[in-house]
Amino acid sequence: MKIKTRFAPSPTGALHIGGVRTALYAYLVAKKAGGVFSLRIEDTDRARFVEGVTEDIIRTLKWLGLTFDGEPIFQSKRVDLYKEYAKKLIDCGKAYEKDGAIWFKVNLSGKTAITDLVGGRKIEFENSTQKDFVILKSDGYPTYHLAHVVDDHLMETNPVIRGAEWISSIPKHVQLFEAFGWEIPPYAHLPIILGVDRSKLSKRHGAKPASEFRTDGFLAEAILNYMALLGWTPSSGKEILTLSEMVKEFDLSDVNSANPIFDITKLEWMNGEYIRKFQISNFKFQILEYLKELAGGVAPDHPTEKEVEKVAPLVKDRIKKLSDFIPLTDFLWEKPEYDKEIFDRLKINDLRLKMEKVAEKMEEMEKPWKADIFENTFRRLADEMGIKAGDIFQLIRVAISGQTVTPPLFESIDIIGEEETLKRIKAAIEFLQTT
RNA sequence: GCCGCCAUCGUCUAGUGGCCUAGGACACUUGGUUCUCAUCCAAGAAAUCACGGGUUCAACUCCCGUUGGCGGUACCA
Repeated sequence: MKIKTRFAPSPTGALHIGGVRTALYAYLVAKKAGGVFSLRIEDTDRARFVEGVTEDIIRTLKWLGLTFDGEPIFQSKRVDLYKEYAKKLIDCGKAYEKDGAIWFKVNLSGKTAITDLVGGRKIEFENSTQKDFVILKSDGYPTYHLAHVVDDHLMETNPVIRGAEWISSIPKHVQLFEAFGWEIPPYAHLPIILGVDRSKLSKRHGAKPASEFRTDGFLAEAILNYMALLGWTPSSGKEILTLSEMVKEFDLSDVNSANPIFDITKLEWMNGEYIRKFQISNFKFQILEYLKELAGGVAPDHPTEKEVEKVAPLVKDRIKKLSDFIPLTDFLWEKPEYDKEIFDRLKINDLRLKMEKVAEKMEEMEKPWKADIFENTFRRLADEMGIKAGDIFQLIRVAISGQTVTPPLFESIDIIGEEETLKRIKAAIEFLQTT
């Protein structure tokens, strides 16, 4: 039987990270088998419907590279269909109308069981624990239960991949399939991703919309890779995998059945891995795209493409997220603001005096400053002043950037330029005089 | 409460009866490299395999129970 999966979010809130994993696994299962992966929007709850969310979901899926086949299916456009099927159940005595809604008549004898594709575990319920439930609401819209059964049957979904919060509804779904005389699809219930407080990851616990991870500077590849590994280990044991490698290796039976905790620290590490692996030209491109995205689609005045190109090799190994680029480099094109506390942290005596000597030395130096000559000159000066070479470089660093951490000093100075560097040293001296 | 799912280092996990005095990754600690920070390299600490019973020559691995966590218990999905 052909493999057809679908991602079926309901547009009641932006796509979050748990949804990303569900979509990813469904995508992997379909692509591995050369099957179909589609998107179905479960917009049957008019009260909770949020405008614009469908667009966010589609846009985010696209950014992640989880492309779905065909056009999205909207359940709200299929209400007549669900109504028709609900009526059929009434006609054969398996449902009834009450208070304007249509209820399914549950069979209370025997057991309902399925074998879940995740962990190959058997999930079993005593039918006596069930009770009649609504399949068509009084507003004419179907409940999830009816819509799921009708749609996944008509779409020939195989297997059904969804979150474990649906496990308790299995008896409802199985009985519905049986009532229609339809084949019960294979099910894969994915463990629920937990927040650090161990409760279901939701908006409350930093389960930020997936799109927000983008503005936070995460790469689509890293998010996909990390989410894939949250509950799954490829048999190869590889940790860094491309989407197509995941497609090759993925298997639902290798998915862990315990609920994993979302750990952003590891995501950050993985993001850094991806950034470090970039070719410089691609890294430059990613930074540029990111800055543009942040500015709402237009490239900012600074840094320019040329400027990014210059610093790219200096920062590539120093950042974990694309957003880290900004605080690490903005001093290069913006005058620093000084903070007394940062100068104090240097623990150098007669700071202003030493700074003045540095300025003098810089004025004497032949331009353009060459990195090796620059270094030797100041190492000697440090000797003369009786301080460590590291201290003098740190002193210059703070003076030109206002920060204790920057990309390599000589290269940074090269970007800033001799004239501007000297101006900043003087500005720092002035600052030290007035405080 | 009831129903269901789950249970290996702080976290993600490997492990499908003997190879486990439990392996890897992140995080953490220490050392090396270094103009800061990273990177990189090396080393280390970290899990009585939730607990208690079985089954077996042998259990982290199988069975039962307990505890704990999570989910469900809506005319929400």
